[in-house]
Amino acid sequence: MRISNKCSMALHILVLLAEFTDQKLTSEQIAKSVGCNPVMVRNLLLKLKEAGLVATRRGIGGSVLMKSPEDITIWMVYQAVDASSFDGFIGLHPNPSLQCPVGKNIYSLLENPYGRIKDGMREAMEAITLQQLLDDYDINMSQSGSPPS
Amino acid sequence: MRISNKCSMALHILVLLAEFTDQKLTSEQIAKSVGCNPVMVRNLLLKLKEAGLVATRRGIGGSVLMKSPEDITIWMVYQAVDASSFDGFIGLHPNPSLQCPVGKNIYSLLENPYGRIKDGMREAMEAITLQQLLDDYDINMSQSGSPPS
DNA sequence: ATACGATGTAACTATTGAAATTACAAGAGA
DNA sequence: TCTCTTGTAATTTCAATAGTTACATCGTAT
Repeated sequence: MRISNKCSMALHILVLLAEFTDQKLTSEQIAKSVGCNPVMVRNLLLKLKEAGLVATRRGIGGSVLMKSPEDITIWMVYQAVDASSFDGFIGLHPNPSLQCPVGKNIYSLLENPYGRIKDGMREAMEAITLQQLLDDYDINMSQSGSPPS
Repeated sequence: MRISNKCSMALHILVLLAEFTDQKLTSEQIAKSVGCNPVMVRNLLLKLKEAGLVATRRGIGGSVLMKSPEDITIWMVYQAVDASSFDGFIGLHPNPSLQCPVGKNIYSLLENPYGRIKDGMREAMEAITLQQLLDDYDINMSQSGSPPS
């Protein structure tokens, strides 16, 4: 298993929502900025909504952040949009021999070490907030810019 | 990008080599235990050899560990067999809009946070040795067993 | 009340990357 | 020299991911 582009896309979306609070951003506009399909954006927004990070509006359209950027960690975003990839994001070979004492035990052998690796990763993700990204953004962009295109 | 099965397979191979030092293990036998193709095993052994972790013998066949299990970390193994996946193992969407100020900067925005996540992962990997796996193995397997099948 | 523009959601297709497979050259004994 | 094994490239298969199409549903404005 593995970590897809979804986390990066979701962070991109959240940065957009945080930066352009003054205007309505539709999935179409967001997709332009992210460089992907609007349906993908909608699916991501749905997941973020289920996690309570954003609110979307049917009919009129547009999405808004529902938490302060200091309270949104990368871990929350990742869990929201790609949770299933975490458990087992280090690939396991699927057919170890049950006849071999090593093959029979390899999964349980790797469980603890891999768990520690994932812990290290999770802790790092929990320590980074959306606000930190925004701070970097403000540093990189002294002048304000216009949204998508 | 992502972490393939190679790391798990390579660890499996190293555990085999460490446990069955008394007999010659060919890529064919190892493949039986790992449950994969012998060519894949050879490719992994080649990489492990380049990294100085094992030695292989043409003609006569067989592979042996070249370092003490205490001196082999998961990080070394991972780097040996799947290094290229690490830089960028968190997927990035490939076409952010350069017209949008966020899209234009998203890569540099994510660089630092993602670097910290990878650091967390790398540090955890560096802290786990093959010997620790072997210790777990000995706990799980009080009785000795026979190799592959 | 109805038309319109947006989201919500399923189904399908295309694309990509990993693993398996095939094939064969080359080294090291017996 | 024959045979077994490793070394290595090329090809095929397969699964996962992203993109696409299609359409129902909702809210608002006219």
